[in-house]
Amino acid sequence: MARRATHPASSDLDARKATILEAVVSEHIDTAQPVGSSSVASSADLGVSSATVRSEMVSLEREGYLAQPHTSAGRVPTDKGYRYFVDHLASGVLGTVQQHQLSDFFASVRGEVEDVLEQTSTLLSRMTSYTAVVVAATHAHSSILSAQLVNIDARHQLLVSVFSDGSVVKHSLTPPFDVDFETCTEASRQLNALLIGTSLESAVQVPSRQDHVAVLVREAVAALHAAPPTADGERVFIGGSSRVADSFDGVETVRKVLSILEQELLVVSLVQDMLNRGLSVAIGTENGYEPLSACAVVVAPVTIDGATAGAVGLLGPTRMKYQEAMAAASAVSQHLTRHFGGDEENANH
Amino acid sequence: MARRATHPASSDLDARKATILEAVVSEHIDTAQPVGSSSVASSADLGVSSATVRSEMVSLEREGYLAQPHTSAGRVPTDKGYRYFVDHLASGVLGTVQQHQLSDFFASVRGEVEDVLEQTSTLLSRMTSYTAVVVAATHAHSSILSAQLVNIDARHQLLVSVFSDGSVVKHSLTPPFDVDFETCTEASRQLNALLIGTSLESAVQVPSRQDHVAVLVREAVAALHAAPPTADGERVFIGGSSRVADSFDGVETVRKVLSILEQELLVVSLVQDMLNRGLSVAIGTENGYEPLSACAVVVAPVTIDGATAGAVGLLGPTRMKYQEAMAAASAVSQHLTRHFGGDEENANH
DNA sequence: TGTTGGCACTCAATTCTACCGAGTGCCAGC
DNA sequence: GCTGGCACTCGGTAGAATTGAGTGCCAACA
Repeated sequence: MARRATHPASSDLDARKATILEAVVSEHIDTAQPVGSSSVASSADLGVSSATVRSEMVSLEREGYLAQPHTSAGRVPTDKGYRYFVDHLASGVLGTVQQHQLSDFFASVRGEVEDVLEQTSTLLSRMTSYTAVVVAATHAHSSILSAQLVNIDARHQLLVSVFSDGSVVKHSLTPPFDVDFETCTEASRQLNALLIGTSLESAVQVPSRQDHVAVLVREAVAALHAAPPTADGERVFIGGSSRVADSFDGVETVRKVLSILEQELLVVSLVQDMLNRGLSVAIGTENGYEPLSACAVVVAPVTIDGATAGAVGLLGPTRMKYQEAMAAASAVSQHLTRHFGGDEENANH
Repeated sequence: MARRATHPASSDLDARKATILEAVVSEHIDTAQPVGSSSVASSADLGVSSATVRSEMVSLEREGYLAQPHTSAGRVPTDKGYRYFVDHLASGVLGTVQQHQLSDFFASVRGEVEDVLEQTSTLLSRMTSYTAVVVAATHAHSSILSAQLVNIDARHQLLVSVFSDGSVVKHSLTPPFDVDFETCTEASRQLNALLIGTSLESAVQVPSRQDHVAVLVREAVAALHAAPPTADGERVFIGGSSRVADSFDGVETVRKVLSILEQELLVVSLVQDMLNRGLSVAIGTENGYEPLSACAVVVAPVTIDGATAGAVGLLGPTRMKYQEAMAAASAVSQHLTRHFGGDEENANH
């Protein structure tokens, strides 16, 4: 990875090749058709003929940026070609119409966090015409503000826990004995004393006695600390899954992508994996899921108090409009960050 | 609607026509191809020639049960044809494999109601290879077991209500003043006194004072009684939406159906509408939603203590396997009914 | 050495033709 | 009322011919 000279290092291209590659990619994104040398020669205004472009394309193909569906067709970008494209992309700006759409939305939106995120995913999808994903991170680090045990009936109790991030989680308990009102109230009192201020990560000193109250308390703490309580740890909101049908032509591809989207845990780990790897765009096989090899995914993190609190993402075909998608995703993530991070200032507007 | 004689009333068919119609429908369900007179003549063992079948088919077409894609093609059932078919259907029985699958599932399933219903929808979809819908009815009639106000911070309070059906609902409050711990606790105490035992339908006598506690209490009650609190009133679980891609050929149809499924409120009202009309099957336009005119929907109610507590449904193409679908839906609905209705007996197993 | 116009070549897509065959409608005869 | 027979229709398929976009290569040129 030393000099960059006449023979460019494999990860870099000379100016003309770069221009040609970009022209091919953007035209193919527009038209979904293979791109020929002549249309590149005329659209990109490097003053060369199609023959020259042609020979450059041959070398771009040799280096793996382009591919030919068949001889005597134009070129199509490979995943590597798209990768180069997005890495050298002037980060686009959101259209003013969409900026207003966003501002209006966040200015007027009301209700619970879940509703806001749900609606956000729908909005983002409508703005981009891709499938949108909004992930709200786990509350593992949040502390518990309240833990209450409610007696549904003698054999069923419900532990309702409220976290400092405003999330509420319930856990059913079915102890092997009947529970009367007093026992439940006492257990609830003890749970409150035990749990308030702790987080899910901190260990809790449970009573070791064998009386009903103690058993209840132990069961409750165990349920709370058990792995995914209800699948509420990470919450996913998927908007515009019907867009998948437009984005891909093969029925089989559509089915595969949809069935991935159904598995929300998988979507979460995909997004989180990208954030961990510091990727904001995953193209084709980069995302690591074979059924999504025809897809590109764009993500942008949402941070609250400096910590990652979630993410927004967009899923489309590899020939997606990256500028627009990235601009939209990052704009939405910023709005979300502001919306949930700086409530105080916002309230004064 | 009087005699049924040589000229059958339009809603009824003579035995031979019925046999022919059934043969056409079931073959078309199997093959997805237009059905010709000769294959009917041989499959259905009425001892007549294809010519006779042909003339009967002409009259079935005139009466609207069959249609021809074009001259010199076989016949395809119309919605009316399918309707006759399901109305005169021997109610199928579930295969023993699937019966076991179901029993095993419900014997081993654990966790919160939401998780069970979610998994049920996935199972039902896998069993039938159609898209499954599970609707859990509103808790409007349930009484409130607990209402607690939790102080997130000075400007944010969370009302957490627990209902007798085990559901938990949260409402954010943002009063126009800072709230300290004592005020919140006192408001919470009053809310408990006020709300416990009431249902969402019953009116509540709120305090008319102007102090902070009273204002908080009023806000909380108002939030609780406001129309759809979080969209948690009816809960919908959709399993196997990717099956839509297999069920229909036109991309456009797939998109339309998916985008209906995205609007969960719409799905709820569709199912509820069918239950109200006493329909267990809606074919084509019968469901009332134009984008779903290529679909058939099968529903079965889930009852607890005699009242409708929800429903399960299946959505497929109009040429869906009605017997299987109806058998699966009703079997699942019965399992759910038993699972949530008669917990006590089940626990003794 | 890089660029270019020219030219032969390739190959998917389109069009046209012919033809097959499944299926129909009709009808005369049983 | 049923049937076998027959002419007819028309979508689907197969093959051949044609088109045209686009390529690779090369000799000539600056």
